[in-house]
Amino acid sequence: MKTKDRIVAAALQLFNEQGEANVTTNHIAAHLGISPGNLYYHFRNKNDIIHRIFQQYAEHLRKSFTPVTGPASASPAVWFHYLDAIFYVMWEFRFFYANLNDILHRDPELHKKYLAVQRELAVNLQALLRELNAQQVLAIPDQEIEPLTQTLKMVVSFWVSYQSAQSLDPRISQAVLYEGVARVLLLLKPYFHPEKGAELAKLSEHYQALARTPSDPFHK
Amino acid sequence: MKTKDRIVAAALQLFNEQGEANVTTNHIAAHLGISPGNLYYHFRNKNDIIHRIFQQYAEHLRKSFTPVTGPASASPAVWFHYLDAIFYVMWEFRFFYANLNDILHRDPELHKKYLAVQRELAVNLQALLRELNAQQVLAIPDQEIEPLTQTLKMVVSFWVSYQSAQSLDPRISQAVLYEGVARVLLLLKPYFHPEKGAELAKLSEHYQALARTPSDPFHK
Amino acid sequence: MKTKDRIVAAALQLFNEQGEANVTTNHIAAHLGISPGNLYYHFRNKNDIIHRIFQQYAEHLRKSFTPVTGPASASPAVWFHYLDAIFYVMWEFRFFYANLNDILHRDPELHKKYLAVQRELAVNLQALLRELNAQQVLAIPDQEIEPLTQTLKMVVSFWVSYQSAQSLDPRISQAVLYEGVARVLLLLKPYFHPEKGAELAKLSEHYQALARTPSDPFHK
Amino acid sequence: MKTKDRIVAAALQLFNEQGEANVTTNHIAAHLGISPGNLYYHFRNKNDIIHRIFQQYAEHLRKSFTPVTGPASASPAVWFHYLDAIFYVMWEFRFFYANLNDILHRDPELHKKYLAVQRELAVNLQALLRELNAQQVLAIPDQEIEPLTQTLKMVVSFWVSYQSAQSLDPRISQAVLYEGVARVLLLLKPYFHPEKGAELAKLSEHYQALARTPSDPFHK
DNA sequence: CATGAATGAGTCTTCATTCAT
DNA sequence: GATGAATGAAGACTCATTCAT
Repeated sequence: MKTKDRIVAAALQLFNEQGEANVTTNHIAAHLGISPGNLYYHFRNKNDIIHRIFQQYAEHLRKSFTPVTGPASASPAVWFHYLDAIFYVMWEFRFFYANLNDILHRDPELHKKYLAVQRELAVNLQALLRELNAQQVLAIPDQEIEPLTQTLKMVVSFWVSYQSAQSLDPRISQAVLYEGVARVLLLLKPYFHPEKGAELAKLSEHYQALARTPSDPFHK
Repeated sequence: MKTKDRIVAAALQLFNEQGEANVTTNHIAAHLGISPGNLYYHFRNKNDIIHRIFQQYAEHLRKSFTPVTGPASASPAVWFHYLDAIFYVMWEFRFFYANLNDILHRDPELHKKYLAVQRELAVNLQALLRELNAQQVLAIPDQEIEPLTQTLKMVVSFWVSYQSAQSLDPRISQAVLYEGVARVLLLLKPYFHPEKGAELAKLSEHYQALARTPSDPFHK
Repeated sequence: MKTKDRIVAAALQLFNEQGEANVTTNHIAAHLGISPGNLYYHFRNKNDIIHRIFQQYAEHLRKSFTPVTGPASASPAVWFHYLDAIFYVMWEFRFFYANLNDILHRDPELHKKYLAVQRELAVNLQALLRELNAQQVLAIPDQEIEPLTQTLKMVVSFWVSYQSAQSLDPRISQAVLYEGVARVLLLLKPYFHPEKGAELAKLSEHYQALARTPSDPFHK
Repeated sequence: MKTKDRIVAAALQLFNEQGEANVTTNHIAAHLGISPGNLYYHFRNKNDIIHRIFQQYAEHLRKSFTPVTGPASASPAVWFHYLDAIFYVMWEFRFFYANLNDILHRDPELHKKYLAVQRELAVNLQALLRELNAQQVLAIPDQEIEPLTQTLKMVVSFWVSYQSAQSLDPRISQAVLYEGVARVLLLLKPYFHPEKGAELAKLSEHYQALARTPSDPFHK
């Protein structure tokens, strides 16, 4: 792995573990055993590193949530697979949502990129819900689709942060991530077509089981 | 107002406006026209101020969400009045949720207090939902009550933060707060008893109207 | 002497001795035996110190060159006394002209103040020359007054810098300053009224004698 | 042009435009599209580059100011042509006089070269003035020749620097250079033989006209 | 109660220079 | 000749905190 990539990886790891504000460029360099000058050879400043991380975040997110249309979209399982992946992205970049406003309001350029990604996500998510409506999987009143997508996004975005605050140990387990998926299913549950109830129950049970499985805690 | 209280008030205001990390003890003192030494006469350190603010936060929250039982609880309007108040508390102490993990994991003592308050809140909120179930206002399956309270807490807690990130201007308007209340109502909507639908619709419309009302933006 | 003044004095001394670019805020603090933080308690930044020094420079200059009109102005000796003083100011603030452009173009606000002082000086100097013209001491053609003042200013301003470059030892002696005064007299010599020649010669000889007197070198 | 020469040319340009202290070796390399390592293949260090620039400066100066004796020296026009050229050299290497002391006192070897060039110049200039004295063009008292050459050198050397400081825009126009020549003529004017007055006036007018001609500003 | 000068470790960043390839 | 990654000492500046008065 090239030094530039190692810097990004180390920064991401340390940001997630200790919070972006508590990780200095010197920490990152020391963690990698390189000189601070070398870090600044590859990046103009700390913000530049965050931009690069955000780029990775956005790519991961797009990959995890490319709306699949057509026959495949018939199965809710497909969609929830995506949810699964998205939660993982949220976990991988949890430092970002832990200080969302600090990071964004300090850097308008990044903020614009963030808003663009959010808009794209919202559009895709709404399209997905409409598709599921059309396929008679869900039955969401039209005027509720938009607020519901917002709520879903909020729960997904802040789940890790919120759960991390719920115990003195900042580390959360993988089980907690699955619990987050189950929570999203629960939010959608009232909108499922009656005859799809069994299907949903199965999915839901799957995630609740995973949530009950003891697992090594991720480091915060 | 005593100096000690003025310090707390100024700190809260500045934390909310500029983020806790960006407000130094010297800023607070300068804002009040007092010396840094004086500030440290009243508080051992910055964290001590945050403790005091948290205490206020907890008190406000308790006042806003004392579970009312008995005849008054019949009317959902009463409860939603509380919701209204809670959102205002979230607004008043928005800096806290904007950096929840940083603030808590830096100070285990504060973290314990936070967890205690959260537990209390969760208990009260669940009691409230059960009461509304009993009064045939809501019909929430028993095993969904706990996850639903968590989701409600999340939406309430992070609403301000999340909305502030949705535009380049960190300030949000009062309308956005009302929108948050409407969002909570929407989360509960699927669980309302059919014959209470009209009542809910009225409440909901009330908040949506307020959310549509243009208003001066609060300064974030 | 207050710390704030000691900082200004130390900065001026070190700037003069080593060049402004080679003197860091840490050097200044260490030289005074104070912490860097203390220095920044008194001044927002290095430029702020330079501003304060410039203020002193401007005050010294005004004091040294208040145009005396009326009977006293009759004697050229009075005026050359001023020149004497001005050269001393140039010596006291020699770091400034040693890096004139760097310092000014880095700080437009300071540049404006500099230009204002320069204009004032030019006006006063021209008034002085006209007065001496009127008193039949000098006989400068009108259209040459302005360029002559400029040349005088240049010689006065850069004399120290130029002389410091003329030997490997950056320190210059007081004698060199007197030589500068003599040089200015020489510039004016062609414009003296014939019958004032003796007077001039006497003055000139005075300074040349001083210039010949061995003296401890100032530390550059 | 060889890389080595391109480095010198780029360094000179950037030094002049931005000041020697503000131009890093990396800037120079980047400006040329070469690697810093390559720059250090050709030059041991930054000072080495300055040495090479100084060498060019000295050559230009010698070329511009080779004292022409014999019949050609009869015409003052010839000499002022040289002055013209010298001012251009001062312009071409203006960064050097803008930080004269910093550059020289940091590098004794360079300083020695500088002093040698200066001595040579002084000798030549004095020879020139004596020649013009002999040809009855000028009539400078013997003991004033040496101080006058010094003053001339000062005005020539610092003219660009001084003028650049006289406005907020560091760039100066070609007109300002011609003004400098006119200023030198003015310094000599009192020493011109009466019957050469017309000749001088013509020359002087020539330069003043050029100085009045609007021209694109050079980039400082 | 209050002042305000002082501390010092720490932050981000720069840059001349080196060196393996 | 040339690359470009790497070094590390140094610079300007910050800030929670202390303490003599």
